[in-house]
Amino acid sequence: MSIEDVASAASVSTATVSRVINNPDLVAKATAKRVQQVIVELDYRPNMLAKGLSTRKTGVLGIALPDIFGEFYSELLRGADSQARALGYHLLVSSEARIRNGDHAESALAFGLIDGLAVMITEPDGRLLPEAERSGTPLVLLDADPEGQKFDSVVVGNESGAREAVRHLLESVEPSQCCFVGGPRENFDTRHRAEAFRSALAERGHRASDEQLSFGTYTTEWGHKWASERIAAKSKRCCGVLAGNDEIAYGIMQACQDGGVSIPGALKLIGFDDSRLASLVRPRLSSVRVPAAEIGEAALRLLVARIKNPSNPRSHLTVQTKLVIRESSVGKGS
Amino acid sequence: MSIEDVASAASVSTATVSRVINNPDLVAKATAKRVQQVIVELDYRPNMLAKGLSTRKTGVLGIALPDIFGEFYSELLRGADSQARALGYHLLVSSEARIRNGDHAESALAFGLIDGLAVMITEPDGRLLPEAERSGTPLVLLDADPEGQKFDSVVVGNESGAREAVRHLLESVEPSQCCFVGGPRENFDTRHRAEAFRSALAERGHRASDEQLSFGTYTTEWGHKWASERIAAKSKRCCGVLAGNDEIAYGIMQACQDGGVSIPGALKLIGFDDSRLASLVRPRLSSVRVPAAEIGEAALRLLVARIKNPSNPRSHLTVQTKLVIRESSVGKGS
DNA sequence: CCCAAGCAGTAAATCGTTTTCATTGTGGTT
DNA sequence: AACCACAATGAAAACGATTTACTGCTTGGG
Repeated sequence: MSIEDVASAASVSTATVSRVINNPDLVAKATAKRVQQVIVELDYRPNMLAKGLSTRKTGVLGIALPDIFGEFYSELLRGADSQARALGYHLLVSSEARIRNGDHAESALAFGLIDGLAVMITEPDGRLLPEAERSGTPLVLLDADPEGQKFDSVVVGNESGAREAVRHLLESVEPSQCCFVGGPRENFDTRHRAEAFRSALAERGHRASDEQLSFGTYTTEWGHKWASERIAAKSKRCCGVLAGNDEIAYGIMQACQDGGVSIPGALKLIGFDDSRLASLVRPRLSSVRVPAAEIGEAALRLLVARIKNPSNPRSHLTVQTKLVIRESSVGKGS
Repeated sequence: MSIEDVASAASVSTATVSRVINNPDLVAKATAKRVQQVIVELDYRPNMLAKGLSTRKTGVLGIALPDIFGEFYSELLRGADSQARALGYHLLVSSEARIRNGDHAESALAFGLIDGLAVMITEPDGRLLPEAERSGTPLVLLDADPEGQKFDSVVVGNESGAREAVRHLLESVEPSQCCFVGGPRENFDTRHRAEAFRSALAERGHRASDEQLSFGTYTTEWGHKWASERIAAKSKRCCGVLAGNDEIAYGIMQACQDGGVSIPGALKLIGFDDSRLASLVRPRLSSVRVPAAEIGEAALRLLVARIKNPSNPRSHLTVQTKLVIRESSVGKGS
């Protein structure tokens, strides 16, 4: 089952067999045909390991995410998978844990096994980056701050969509009555979204008060809690909400239903992510679409571009978010 | 950066270095220590390809699914990933397309690259199975009919959960007024679930009429369509529904809300999959839980068991489904 | 003081490819 | 007829590990 068997069966040298497979032009047509035949007959498959060892290319790309759970990552992974196939690569998946503890031998780089790695870093203090740089492994960073980075990257353009969303809210709501209900304050995306919220209000000459921005977690519960409290404390008016993600939005929606606040009648609500949930819920949830699959695709494209041409200048890609208007945010003003 | 560099830096032979890494007991403590030091200093990593070529083990497991999209597959993949890590393996992911067209060189087996493969077959006519058998690659089949198969397998035990669900419905609904609203008739799971539905009714001495079972697709739309039609045609009573999955159930739920049929007042509804949706929706949806992650985990466990002991007898595992009762199915009878 | 045993360590074969370099033979030019 | 370019192939050296013999050196026992 090795190339040598094929060679002797076709009474040629291994070199010739190899050429028939990888570079058919270099061998006489007659020989090529004969060898081909033997290959089929014996059902021979080149051993990828040996091939990889020799060529220093394995045709495997790695992707490392904090988790592969939840719609966002799942979508991202799907994009990566389809793109990998399209580009003729295999995909090695890993959740970050293995990187973080990065315990030397177990590293996600799976040394020698992969031609390149797309990775979403959560702990900037890891040893992965320096290591990759040293070993020259092609790397692309997902959703990480590209400032001053020495690697290719693709990030989510939260600004555009968030801004769009706020502008849309402002069509029917006063700037002072808009709120942003985000996830964890220290989260990369949360910060960007909050910032976009602020600056969209600033465009209208309104300086957002601290009360207009709240931070919690990316869960239904947090949305529910926030909304319930607001409803209880009637003093603080709020007629337009941009939620940090759809889960939060959904929590708010439920609290409003329980509390007799009609959506979109009394409260305009916009989510973030445009998850499956958004179009299933009633009223259908307007939401800022984050094209997760595209991120995965773009990352892999960047990655193979770098592999094919290591001296390219760095690329930093931004996939744009976009408001999808449904029912929860439209209708007459407050 | 190769083992030879380490060897010469520590002034020993490559064999010794290799031993220090893989079998420290075979080398004198003093030498081992010295070599270790050099390894750390030089930050040496064994090349996995070379290692794999030599040992015929790569530490990579493959998993091939029809798609990696949707909550079920995403969960399954997550289970597989975590288990792979726990077992000390890497995970190579592929959607089936690459298998199907199985065009020789591109095969999902990635010859030599993986130590074993977990695969969900959709086309039984593929060349994958015979090929794996011939090449002796360890394989485990996911959710495929284990009858007469020559491989390990893990399947979903639809029966138990479906039966439980029907019994639960029968607590408040007459057997003749129960319906099953399934996905595609030819689907493996659909058939099993329908069968379980039938036999659970049979337990109560009721032979299900054709009208009690409907087949469509696993979509919200199909559920909505089915329910709308039933509501329009008042003649056909139906007070208890087991849906083929949560999507269908959700479609039914919406149609009922539109049509003024109260759930669970006038209609008891149970979904299948226990997806995230089920606990978000109001009324909360009772649903048969299918432990997708466990499938992935079990598959990988079976796989490495086989790798470690190729002559084991075949294992066929069934992960059991289980009814989760929430709001949509409880309350007084019709 | 000698021998067997045991331990440390080495040289070299091996895994299955690719690829360089050398070697043929063939036909075309002068 | 001599020469050259060129196409087709083969032999052998990488690639970077593991592993199997095998060689010296200690030791411990008698």
